[in-house]
Amino acid sequence: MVSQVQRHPLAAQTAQLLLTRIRDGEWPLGHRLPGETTLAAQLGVGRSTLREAIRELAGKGVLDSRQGAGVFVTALDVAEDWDTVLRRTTIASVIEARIAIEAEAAALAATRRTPPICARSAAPWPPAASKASRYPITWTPTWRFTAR
Amino acid sequence: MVSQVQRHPLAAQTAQLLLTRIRDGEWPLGHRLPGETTLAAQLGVGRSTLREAIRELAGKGVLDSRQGAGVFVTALDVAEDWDTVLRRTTIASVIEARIAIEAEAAALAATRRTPPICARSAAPWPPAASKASRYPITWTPTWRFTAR
DNA sequence: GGCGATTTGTGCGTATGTATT
DNA sequence: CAATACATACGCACAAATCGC
Repeated sequence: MVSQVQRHPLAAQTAQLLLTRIRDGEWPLGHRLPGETTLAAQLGVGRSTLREAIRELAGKGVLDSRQGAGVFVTALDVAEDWDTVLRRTTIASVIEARIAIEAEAAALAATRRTPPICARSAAPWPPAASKASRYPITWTPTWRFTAR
Repeated sequence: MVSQVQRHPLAAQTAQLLLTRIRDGEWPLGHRLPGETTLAAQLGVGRSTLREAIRELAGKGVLDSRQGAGVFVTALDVAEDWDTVLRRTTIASVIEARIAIEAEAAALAATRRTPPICARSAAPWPPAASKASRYPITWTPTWRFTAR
């Protein structure tokens, strides 16, 4: 029916659509996406297809789904952003980044009881880490290297 | 039922297992993998799980599945690209430092409630109710900043 | 601490389009 | 051209984990 050949399967299209929405800020960093059933119905695809799209983005480090909790945004962009960023990075900026990372991660892990001044975004972090976190701590890159 | 599930879901384990097999040369570059049904039965997982694993590897550029034809190997390793990028930038230590700092900061904040550096001031950090650390710090600084 | 609701994880069946033989 | 093999896509059901009350 469609004259143009769509070589990308529906799951890949769904993944790219989700990535676009994430970039647009529809779901902030660390926020939870709607449930799979509702999201699949909203996108007009089946749950299996949506799951494959989520898995594809999870493999790229953008999403992270946990059983019983939901799907969370762990990054706003793919790894390609890293190599463009890393290419401009010098060792000196690493030291500065270390301070930023330490402060940011500490603020996130300390149950956000006292929001630090340096914390830019106050995105809610769902895991809350109250239970014994058998799950590895996932760190959200809310910082960035600034070219000098 | 074989349940060697550690922390990652079965689909992620399947993906890594497939990647290991590909790296071992079981399926050469450009070769076709067995059918989903046979492969799923061979790995002892369902087709949905195998499909999610394939999709995860397809997102990383290792596999490429074409409808009606099969799943083909398009790359031998996904880390190869990362390594080349990092080696070119000569700042591979950034990644290691990021992981190390993340763990260190999270552990410090979760146990000692250490305030972030930027928020340290003359004001006293909540000293009350300093509970005993249920999560002992076992992290040792294995990273270091390497000058080029 | 327990119980129930919600959500993801996993498996299976089936229909359809596509590529190969 | 016909048949077979295969991936694609959808839907359903149950299990496991998590969260809220």
